Amino acid sequence: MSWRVSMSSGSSWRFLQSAQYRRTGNPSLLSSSDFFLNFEIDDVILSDDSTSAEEDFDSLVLFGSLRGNVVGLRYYTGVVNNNEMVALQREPNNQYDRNAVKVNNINGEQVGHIKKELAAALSYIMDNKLARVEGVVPHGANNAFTMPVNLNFWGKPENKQAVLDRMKIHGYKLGPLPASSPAFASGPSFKAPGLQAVQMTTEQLKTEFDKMFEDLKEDDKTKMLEPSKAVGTVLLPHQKQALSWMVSRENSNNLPPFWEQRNKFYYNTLTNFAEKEKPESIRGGILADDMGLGKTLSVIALILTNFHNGQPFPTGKSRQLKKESYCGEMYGESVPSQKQSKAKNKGKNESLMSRKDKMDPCPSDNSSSRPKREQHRKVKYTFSSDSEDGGESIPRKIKASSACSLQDDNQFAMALFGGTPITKKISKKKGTTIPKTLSSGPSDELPRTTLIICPLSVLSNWIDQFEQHVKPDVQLNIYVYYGPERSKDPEVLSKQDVVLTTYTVVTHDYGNKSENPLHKVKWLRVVLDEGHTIRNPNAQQTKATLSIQAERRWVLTGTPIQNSLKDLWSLLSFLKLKPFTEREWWHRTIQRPVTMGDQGGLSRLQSLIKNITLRRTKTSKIKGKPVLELPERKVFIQRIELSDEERHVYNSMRDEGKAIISRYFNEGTVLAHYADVLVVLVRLRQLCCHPHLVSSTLSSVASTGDGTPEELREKLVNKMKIVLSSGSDEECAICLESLNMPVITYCAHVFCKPCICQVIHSEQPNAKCPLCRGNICQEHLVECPEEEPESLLKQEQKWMSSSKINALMYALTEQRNKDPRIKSIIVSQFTNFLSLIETALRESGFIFTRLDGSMTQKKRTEAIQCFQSSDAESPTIMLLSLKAGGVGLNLTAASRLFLMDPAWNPAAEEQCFDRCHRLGQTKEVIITKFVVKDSVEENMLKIQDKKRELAAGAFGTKKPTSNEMKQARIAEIRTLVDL
DNA sequence: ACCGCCGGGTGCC
DNA sequence: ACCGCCGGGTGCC
Repeated sequence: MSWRVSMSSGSSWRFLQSAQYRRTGNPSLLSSSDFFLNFEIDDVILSDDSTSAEEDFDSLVLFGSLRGNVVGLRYYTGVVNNNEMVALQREPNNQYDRNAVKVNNINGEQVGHIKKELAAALSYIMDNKLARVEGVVPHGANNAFTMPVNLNFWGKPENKQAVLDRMKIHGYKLGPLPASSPAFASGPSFKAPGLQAVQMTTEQLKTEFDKMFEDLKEDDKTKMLEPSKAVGTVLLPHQKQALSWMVSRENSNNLPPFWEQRNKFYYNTLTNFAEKEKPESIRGGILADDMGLGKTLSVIALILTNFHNGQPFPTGKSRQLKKESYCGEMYGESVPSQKQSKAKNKGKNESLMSRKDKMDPCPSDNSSSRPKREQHRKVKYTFSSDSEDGGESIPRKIKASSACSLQDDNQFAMALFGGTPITKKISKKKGTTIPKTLSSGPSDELPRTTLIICPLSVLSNWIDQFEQHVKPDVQLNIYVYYGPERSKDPEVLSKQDVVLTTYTVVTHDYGNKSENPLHKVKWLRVVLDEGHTIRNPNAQQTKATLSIQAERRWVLTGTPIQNSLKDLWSLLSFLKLKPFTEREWWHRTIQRPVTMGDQGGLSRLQSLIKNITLRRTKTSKIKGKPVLELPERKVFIQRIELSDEERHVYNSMRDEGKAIISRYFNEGTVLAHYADVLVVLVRLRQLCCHPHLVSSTLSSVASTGDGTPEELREKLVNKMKIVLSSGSDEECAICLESLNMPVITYCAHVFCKPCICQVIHSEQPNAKCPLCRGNICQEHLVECPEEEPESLLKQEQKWMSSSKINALMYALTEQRNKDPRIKSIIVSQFTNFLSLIETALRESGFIFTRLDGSMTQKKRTEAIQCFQSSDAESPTIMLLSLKAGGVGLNLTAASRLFLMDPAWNPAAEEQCFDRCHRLGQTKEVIITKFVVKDSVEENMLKIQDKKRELAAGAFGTKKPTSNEMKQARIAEIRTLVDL
């Protein structure tokens, strides 16, 4: 896949990758350019299952070219310009010729057919996917009956001969093309693949990339905009810039990138396609600011500031004006959108305000300006209340934390899949009414509602942020579309100001034939949070998300690391950027040229990205000052010596475990006993923390190999509970990311449920485990709760401390003596360990709070608010389970963090550190990692280093195969147990 | 003439 | 299509 190509093609790209990888090794060095330097990372392992061969565009080489003819032009409406790209499409059911090959223009309109003799040759090649055949019409305009077409044959090297042979049978010979066609149409590599591509020096390339974002000199990205009065938070300069940029993008009628007006036509400079109809402006884009720069706040400000027709959300008493136009602050370019223009032209609205009127400030709280309001009476968009007595001041409506009790995320997910979803609605105070929907007015009106789609883990963060940043007296209706009682009535949704939902719900809704309100409502605006979640174009989730209809579309993505050039397509497709909604045009005009090192492709990519993306990093500067001046962050590793008793227990368990595992090694059955191995490792890790964490002995854990299937299954589930409840942050071997709805196979390997189901589905009927090739089937997958409520701890045991707790308590006490108000976060993967620590904290008189996965959303919010409070009585310590809370979790009240046990995945640790080292942190952050000397924990550090190295790009290594993956796991186990 | 030639009809797959 | 191709009309000069 892309990895292979990039390795064999332009050396500058290879260098780029290495440069990138080296930098990611140290997260603090991430720069804006990393967003793109990452384009070649391919993060899908089992690609055979997840992507079909035809989509594997990147590994194709040009076999050669051929001049052919398109016939039958007069029967079709599709027209083609000189040098315009065309798409070839097989038409096997054509009643005259089963070899028929249709020719379509960029818009998908049929232009004609490939002449039958040539079609006879092409059909076999196309049907067997021996080559992709791409066409460019050299002189397309004004041809009445036929037109020539230059065909380029692209395929995998191993298919080249077969294609040449096949063409020869039909009397065709592939050769070079006349040089006239655009470079990216034929591919610059034809002369000598990869070698002749224009080589830029690394310095040049780097400069190019850096320019893309660090050179934010464009007006639209440096202008600031004060938010609507409805925003209760003072925006930072870079957030005002984001707001200005987003508002101007939403109100802009500019042509999308690569489109020009030429005479009466709109012309696409990439494909040479022209049409009379103006292509839709891209009223949105990608907000790719680094984590912690406040993307959520920027979007909330956007919603409130550009609420309707360039006007802000009504604040204060203006809200109460019944059937009156709101005339307050006016933002953006004040260019009417197309819809508005249409409305105007309808003639019904003779008295629509002139532009001057619109700009005329009409203070929202000046309720005595009758005449003026009369003047505006007929303006269509009103913010009126249904009730006649809507005049009273309305108290705050967003009461996420109390009005709704989101339960545990997992329960939610389970309830959802169990068909009993749970609803949460941020309810309004009884007696007030939802303002009349704007979308229920005349059809030309813009819809009212903003739909926000996010992963479940950040849903509560959105609610919190609305709560925090919307002024208390602003009546913003937010509906959380989630859970069993959610209203399936599109009318209800389209009356809201904001609807919050998750990707999972969107996918469910999409699959639902009758009740799919999310896909029935025409939204004003849709915002994809963590937009990279739609990067797999084949995923149902992506398809479901892409089919949401909205005027304005935004993608938020803060972890550019996950973006590859490939991923960008889904986003562009979501933004409805013509002609990229069709993958072929994206590949032919941008992706392939770029991966082949074509300079033109690169500059096209740059101008595209520049046009639709705003990205600032933690190190970006505004007028020479960093946008974000985060205090320093220091990470210390503190080695712990176990006490003699602890060491004794540890060593005997270690020896026992080693014996078990080395037996598996000798038998070659390590992966088959993976569950047992993991249990051993968990036990050892637990012993490093506290002896009481381990209740059973290992001998009860090791598989005996007998027992009924039910017993085996139960044992397995128990083992997995141990493993999973410990927060062992295994990645899914299929998607290589942290587990999403983990399930375990009978062979004890854990995958994301969607991932493994896809594998099972595609390998039917004899699906094999991707890790051990054991038989798997859907019915035998066991769903594992991500967090197990406390059950392992032996309650009757008398409390005692441990070496690690002692070290922690020493540090905490020391610190309290220095400054009693310093707040700390204590992180462990073992929630039981946190409970043991609680006792120690109580004994020493610390006030603490706690956040773990077993808590309801309500309790979590309470805990966070409590901890973040600056009250003198507020807790100074937060006990946090490593994986609790999403990326949005903000614990900046703490400036100290104690990581009690190392995580498998260094990225998980980093993410955890960022919860206090982020926007809003004013103090230097000191992080202490406790690691037990001469133990599995030290070995885990080694593995962390290796993983970092790997992530930092072992040059020249190709993508690991499933076998290499297995070997890597086995090697990891060896390292962990010193075998 | 089992041809050549003429000129009208016709035209994707 | 200002082509090619088809097939009917036609047939010394």
